[in-house]
Amino acid sequence: MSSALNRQNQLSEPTIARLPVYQRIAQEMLRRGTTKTDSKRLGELAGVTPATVRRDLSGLGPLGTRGSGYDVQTLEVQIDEALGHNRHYDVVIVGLGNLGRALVGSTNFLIRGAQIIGLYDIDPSLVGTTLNNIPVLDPREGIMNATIGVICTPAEAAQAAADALVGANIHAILNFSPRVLDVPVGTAVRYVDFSIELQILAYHLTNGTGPLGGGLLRTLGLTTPPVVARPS
Amino acid sequence: MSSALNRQNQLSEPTIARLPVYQRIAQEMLRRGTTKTDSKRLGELAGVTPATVRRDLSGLGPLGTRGSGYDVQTLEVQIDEALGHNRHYDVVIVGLGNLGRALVGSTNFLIRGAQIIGLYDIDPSLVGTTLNNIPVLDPREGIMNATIGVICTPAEAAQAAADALVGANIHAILNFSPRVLDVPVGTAVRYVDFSIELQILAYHLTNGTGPLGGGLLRTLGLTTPPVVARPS
DNA sequence: GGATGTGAAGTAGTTCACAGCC
DNA sequence: GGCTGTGAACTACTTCACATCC
Repeated sequence: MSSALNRQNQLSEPTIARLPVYQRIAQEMLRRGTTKTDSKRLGELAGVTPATVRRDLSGLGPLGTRGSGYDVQTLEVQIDEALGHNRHYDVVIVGLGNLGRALVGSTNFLIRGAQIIGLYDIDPSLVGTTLNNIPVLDPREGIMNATIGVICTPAEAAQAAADALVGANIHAILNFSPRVLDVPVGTAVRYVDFSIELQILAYHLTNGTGPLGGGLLRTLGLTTPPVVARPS
Repeated sequence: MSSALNRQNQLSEPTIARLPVYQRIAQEMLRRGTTKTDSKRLGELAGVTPATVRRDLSGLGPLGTRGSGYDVQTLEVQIDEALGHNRHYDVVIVGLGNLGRALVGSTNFLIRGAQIIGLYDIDPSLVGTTLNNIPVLDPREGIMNATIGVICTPAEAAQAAADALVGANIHAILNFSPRVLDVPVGTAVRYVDFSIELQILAYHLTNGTGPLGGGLLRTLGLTTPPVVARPS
C-alpha cells in the first residue's frame, strides 16, 4: 500500500476530519496559481491554529520544508493518498427526491475514485429510467453490492433503506435522513442532518459564543453524531 | 431567559452536537409511544456510552429520576429549550439548484422556531416567482436581513453569496458549497460538505477501523470543519 | 433494587516552545 | 531568518465508580 499510509494509521478522528478541509484549501490555491503556503495561512483558512495544522500534516510524513513551508501540490496529493483515494469506491444512492437528485447531478459530491453505480427509488415512474446514465431500480427487489450506500429517503423509509443496504453487504452508510438507524455492529453510519447543523448554529447565536454575545467565534472540534452499534 | 440556560452555558461543543441527536431519539420514541427511557438505551441508539449520555444531560439540570431513568417528553422539551428553540430564527437560502429546492421543500430541514423568509437565485427565470409561497429574489440587488443564511450555490458563486449575506448583516452562515469562505471575524460559518463526509467514510473503510479491517467501528467524536476568522 | 448525577481518574487532543533544518 | 516537526505542558473530553435518591 501507499507509503504515507503504512507510516502509521494512527491519525486521530479530528485530524481525519480536518484533512479534507486542508485539501480543499490546497485545491483552491492551485486553482489560483498559489504553489507555496505555510501552516499559518492554512490555519487561518481552516479556522485552526498553525500548531494544529503542523501536527495534523506531520502525521502524513514530513511533507513540509523547514524555513519555507508546504508545497501546495504535494499537500494535495499526499492528503489524497492518506485518505485512501487511490482505492475505488462504488456508491449507490437510495431515494431520488430533490436531495438524491442533487447528489447525482453534483460534481462536488463525488470524491476521486468514487463512482455512482446504482440509484434506487420506489416511485414506479422513476424505476426503469436512467439519471445521468445510471439506472434507477426498485430497492425492494434488492440492492447491488457497493462500497458505500447513501440514504436520501424520507424519514419513514430510512430504516427499510438501511436494511436493504445491509442486505447487500454494504458496510458504510451515509445517512441524510433524520432517523437514527438500527444496523448491525460493524456497519459504519455517518449522519448528515441538516436540521442538526441549523441547531448548532442556532445554539451559538443564542449563547455567548456567537456574535450576539460577542467574542471571537472559534468553535473548534464540533463533533457530528457518528456511528453506532446495534441497540439491544 | 429560560431556566435551563442560565444554569450555566458551559455546554461543551461535543455535548452541543450530541443534544440534537438525543432529541431526535426522543422524538422517535414519542412517535412510538415510549414514555420512559434510560441512559443505557439512549447511549446505544446514539452510539455513545451511558456515562456520556448522563454527563451531557446533567448539563441541562437534573432532568432524570434516579432509579427509573428519563421521561422522554421532558427530555425532548428540555433539549429544545437548551438549544434555544424558544427563540425565532429567520432563514434565507441563496442558490436554488436541486439542493436549495430540497431544503425549501423538506420538513426535516427546519427546526422549531426557524422560518425561511427569503430565497435567492440569479437565474432570471426563477426571480420573481415563489417557491412554497416564499418569494425568489435576485441576490445582487441585496439580501434581506435574517438570522441565518444558507449557501447552496455552486462553488464559484459561494464567495459572492457570502459577501451578500455579510452585507445584509447576517452573522451565521450554513455553507453547503465546497468552498472555504472568507468572512469577517464574528461571523460563524458552519460547513456541510458532502464529499468530505464521503471521504471520512472512505478513510474508515480503507483503514483498520472499518469492517474491511475488522473491529468494532465506533468512531466517536468525529469533528466537522467549523468556523473561521478572516484570513489575513 | 436500580438508575441518576458527579467527583476522581484516565485518555485524547491541542497548544506551547524550541531544536533542527532549509 | 524563518518555518517545520515534535517532546513536553496543558486543556478538554470521556469513562469509571460510587454515593445518592426514587
